[in-house]
Amino acid sequence: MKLIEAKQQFISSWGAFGTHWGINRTMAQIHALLLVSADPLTQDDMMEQLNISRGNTNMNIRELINWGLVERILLSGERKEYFTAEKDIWKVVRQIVKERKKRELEPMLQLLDKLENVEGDKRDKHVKTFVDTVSSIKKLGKQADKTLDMMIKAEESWFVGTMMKFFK
Amino acid sequence: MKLIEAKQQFISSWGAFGTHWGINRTMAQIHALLLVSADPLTQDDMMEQLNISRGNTNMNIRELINWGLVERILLSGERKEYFTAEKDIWKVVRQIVKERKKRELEPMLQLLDKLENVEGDKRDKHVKTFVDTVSSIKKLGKQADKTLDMMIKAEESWFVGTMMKFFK
DNA sequence: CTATGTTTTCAATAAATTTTGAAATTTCGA
DNA sequence: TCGAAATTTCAAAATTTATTGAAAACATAG
Repeated sequence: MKLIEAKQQFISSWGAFGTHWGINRTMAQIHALLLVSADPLTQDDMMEQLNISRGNTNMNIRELINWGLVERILLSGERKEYFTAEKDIWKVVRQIVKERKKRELEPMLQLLDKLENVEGDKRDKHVKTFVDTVSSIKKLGKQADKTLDMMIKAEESWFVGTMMKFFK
Repeated sequence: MKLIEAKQQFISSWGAFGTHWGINRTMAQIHALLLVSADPLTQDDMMEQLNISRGNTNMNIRELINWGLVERILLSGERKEYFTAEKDIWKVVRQIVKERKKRELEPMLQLLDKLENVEGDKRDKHVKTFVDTVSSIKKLGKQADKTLDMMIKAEESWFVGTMMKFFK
């Protein structure tokens, strides 16, 4: 397979993959394109390679910057802005985990804390089922929170190496 | 907070949560409703409690059954079908992980295997960047695959207990 | 300061996804 | 076997989400 074709397959699959994880196709595709590009790209480069409009490109680049996955680069002597993606995949994963944890897991845990204190007699099976379900989700969520915190702080080599042995 | 109100908040948040993870709102809400219901429910119960149509209810119940999260129950002497959700959250998580791994991670790893063998000279920086990116994603993906396999096989008590110590 | 190239915004439009509801099919008691 | 109850299907409608493109805002060289 030729490079250009391989790139296209990668970009297209990464886009489809993203849509299963609540990320829009274009955002995932821009990210993929930057991941496999040796040099920084301009908005116009992306528009051309992905066949998307200027507005779409611009909005999704900014969103990727918000997620901490893409960086704006100013080349001296150049009027245009250039962009690159973090290429260290372990860093990318940690960054995504960090953001999603903050945006989703933490608010959910807060809500569960509140819901656990519902009024009513726990001997009533309806109350009991509710409280038991909420409590067990909370317990698992808290554990996930801790585990992810550790993962965010860990170095890849440490993480992979230790997990390897651990789960041999 | 009253039970009925708490249930509603739980269902509504679970639905919103689901949409961030590529799961449609109704499917997540039906799952949530069943999780906090003490007794099995019929389609009509769900239609009424969630204010959704018969067709929508039916399709999403079937999808939940495909995911292995909901079970059909036949009560003797009853014409209607009843449904319950697996209440053991650890089992639920393992089931979801198992399915998503099969549907998403495994196909992605297959693709990366193929893309890694792109034609061209690796001294060309464009080829090198592509191959390096694909390889490092593949490496991390394979590690995730193993880790998740182990998690799928593990008992919750073992998992949480060991992780607790591990990440103390 | 001005002219020109570049980026950003956002209302309108398009596309994708979800939901409905009525008809078709299936199930099962009598 | 028949017929009422229950389930399933799926084309059409509604809703949500993504994308466009032109106008406005901004930035910089001259």
